[in-house]
Amino acid sequence: MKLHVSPDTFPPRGHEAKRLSIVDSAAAVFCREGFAGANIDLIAAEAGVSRQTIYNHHGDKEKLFVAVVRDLTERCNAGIFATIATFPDQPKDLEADLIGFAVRLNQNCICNRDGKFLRKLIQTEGERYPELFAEWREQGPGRTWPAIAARFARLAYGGYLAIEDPDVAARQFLGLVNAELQTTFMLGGSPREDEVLQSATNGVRTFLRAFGKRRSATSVEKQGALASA
Amino acid sequence: MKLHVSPDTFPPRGHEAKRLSIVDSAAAVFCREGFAGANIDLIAAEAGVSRQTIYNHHGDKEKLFVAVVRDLTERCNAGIFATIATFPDQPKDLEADLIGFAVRLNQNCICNRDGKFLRKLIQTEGERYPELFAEWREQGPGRTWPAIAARFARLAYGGYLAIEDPDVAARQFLGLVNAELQTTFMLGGSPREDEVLQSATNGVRTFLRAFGKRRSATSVEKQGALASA
DNA sequence: ACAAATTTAGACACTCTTGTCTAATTCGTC
DNA sequence: GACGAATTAGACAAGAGTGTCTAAATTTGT
Repeated sequence: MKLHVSPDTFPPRGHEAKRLSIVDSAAAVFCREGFAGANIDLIAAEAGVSRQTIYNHHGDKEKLFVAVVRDLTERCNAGIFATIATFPDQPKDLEADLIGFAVRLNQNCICNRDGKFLRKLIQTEGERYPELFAEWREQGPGRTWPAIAARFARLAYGGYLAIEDPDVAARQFLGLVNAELQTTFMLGGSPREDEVLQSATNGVRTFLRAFGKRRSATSVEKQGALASA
Repeated sequence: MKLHVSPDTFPPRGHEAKRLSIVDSAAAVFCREGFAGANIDLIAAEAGVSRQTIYNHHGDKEKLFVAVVRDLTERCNAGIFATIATFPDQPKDLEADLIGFAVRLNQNCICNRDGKFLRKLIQTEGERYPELFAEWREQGPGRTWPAIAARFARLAYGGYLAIEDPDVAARQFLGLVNAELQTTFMLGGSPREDEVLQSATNGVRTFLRAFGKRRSATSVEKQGALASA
């Protein structure tokens, strides 16, 4: 097992490139068709490689599936932690800053390609691969939720919010902010950008009505005009 | 096409019973294995009928699938409307009554067998059968959300709540009340009874902090003890 | 330009599944 | 008890998909 230091040149570049391309296409096909319905020939065609190459790289349909889930989990986690790093610790405008955070989280981690695919695979095949998705649960929600909760705890400690249980607050924040996207998520679709913003805005306003310390001055404006049209 | 008035005696009872049994087992197998992975022989075995009987009744794997989704949608809708009928219009204890409503909705419509199956089928096969699930969307969310929103509007009109947009409030209510069950739902599991109660309690308290008119006297107590343990 | 490694296309055996068909059996009803 | 309808078990053809194998073509590093 050689170790490749420079990430771009030493190991056969085409080789890794093909591996990536395979995993990518496999993710798409597994999502569309499910594990049982996914067709290796189709994955090969979509990746632009021959079927044999897939077997050379991954050996087996099931091993390929595992590789896909691991890859997605890793990339999604990276995205989530990168976004958590943008959480407003010392907000100027708490409402606007939280809305921004919520929109970033949605656009970069939940509605993007990887997030959509991972979510669907968990929903679809989660019960069939308990150990694989137990691993996801530890690496994913098990690490991201506490991180988000810690940020809310910090806001509370800084006097910006009045919350008792940061874990509950974090989950409720996400629940509120995605409240209007549930049906879209359920059907596997991606909400439009304005829908994400709308849901985040409404959600954060309600969140701050419940947990905000002082009522932020710029609150109501002309909301509700779009909602019931 | 004969019309059968008495629901129990006229038409060959064993016939209808078998049809029900088939659809029931098919729902379970389609959920576990997905459409492509579902095996007619397995469905037959689980329903306690021969494969041929399934073809006699439904003709075709795809037609069977459609029958399953229609059946589930119908039963779930009935359950939801029955539960909406128990919405507290003139609450004595608003917090307790809303918690009760939320728990009923979860236990009778979302976490029960039919709800779980329908949710999974929508998530799994929704993209493959646009017209079928468009129908579900109209019959299901398209009718239930307005009904729930109307009840919240009534509470607001009665002076129990201070909400601007009943539709938004209804969606946020559900989002809050299910905030702590998301991971479980995602993996296709059913939360325990105490988890449902816990999530509903926390959700309703936050909801009332945001939209309640007067702070209900019995509010905080010893919450938070379980949450972070 | 040469040699090694990788990729490719295609054929192949094997398994699994769907949907049909037939003959025997069971069930409900008169 | 007898009749007709429904159900059953099993065989069957047809098709699709997985994973293997081989020989040719291509890419890569030296």
